[in-house]
Amino acid sequence: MKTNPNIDDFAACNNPVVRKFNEFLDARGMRKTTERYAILNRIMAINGHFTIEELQQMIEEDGFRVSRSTVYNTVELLMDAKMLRRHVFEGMQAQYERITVPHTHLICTTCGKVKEVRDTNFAAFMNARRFTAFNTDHYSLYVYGTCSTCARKSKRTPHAKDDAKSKK
Amino acid sequence: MKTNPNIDDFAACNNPVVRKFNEFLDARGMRKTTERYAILNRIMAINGHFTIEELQQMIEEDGFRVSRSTVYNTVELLMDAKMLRRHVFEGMQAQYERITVPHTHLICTTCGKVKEVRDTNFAAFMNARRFTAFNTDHYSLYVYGTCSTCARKSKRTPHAKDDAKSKK
DNA sequence: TTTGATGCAAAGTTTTTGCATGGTT
DNA sequence: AACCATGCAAAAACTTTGCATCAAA
Repeated sequence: MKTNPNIDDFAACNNPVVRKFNEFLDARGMRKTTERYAILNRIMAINGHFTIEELQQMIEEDGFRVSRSTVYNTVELLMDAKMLRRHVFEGMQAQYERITVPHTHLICTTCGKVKEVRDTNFAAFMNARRFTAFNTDHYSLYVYGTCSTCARKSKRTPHAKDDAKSKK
Repeated sequence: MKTNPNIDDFAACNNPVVRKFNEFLDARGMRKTTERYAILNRIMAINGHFTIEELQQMIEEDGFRVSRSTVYNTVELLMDAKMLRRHVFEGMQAQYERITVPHTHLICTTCGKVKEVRDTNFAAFMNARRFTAFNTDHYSLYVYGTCSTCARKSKRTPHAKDDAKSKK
């Protein structure tokens, strides 16, 4: 699918994610624009994490053009709507992901890949956990280490380094 | 104390933190400079988190002058030495803290204050936790919410906002 | 028609880099 | 004396902003 989003289609859309965004826009009296739907549409198709750069590229690959500022703008909006979260992992540039069920992030410090794992034990632990003089809204657990692919590689070539640091 | 660090004093210093840094520098064949000690010295006196800006300011308040690039340079060095960690909490600029015992970070999304709490249950949980196809090196748990001070304030003046976002 | 959103370019932040100078070894 | 680190300024990377134009309501 590479057709540009049609506003009326989206406005009437039954997809819960689109609906949530529509309600958010309505509540704020904000406009429903093709750009916003194009961006939301692309984000919904992504599993896992992406950078602003990558997102814009994907949107343009879909045959739709949006300016960088509009991408930032909309991403900010989606964060306000609590539909998107921004993560900055050690030494990397900001990445975004849709807010779904809580999960742990495994970040490979060698190749930079990020994997999400659900951990019901941990979720249960956090649900029960109360901090004194602090009211929890949400949390993020980042686990840094080496993924099996990189571990295997380094066994063969001990000095192989893909470099996780995308910034630079 | 506001005397400029003396290199020989530091080189012979018995403080385990200084010793670790010395060993790191030796191992890399790097020089022991007054700037590096001035920075390390200031960092050791800090409890909790600080930004590059704040660190440089504190050092200058100590009566010592270092350029921003040297601060970045040394901070990078301390991270390589696994003595310092960089955190980027949601919507805030990078903050650093000495690596000590693992702890949870409570971040107030209203005022931006960061509090560390030790949580032996969580530590035990993480020590036992193994992830498939992933070798853990270290982890960070960020908990976002509202501190009691801000909760109290907002009860009085529901729209009070200090703004956690230090990046303008 | 009204008013808010877009896109561009320009400015702002934070961080990194290149090179001459200076200090540690 | 050799050579690595510093400091400066300039560049780079990322993000925000101002304003004219465009489009949703």
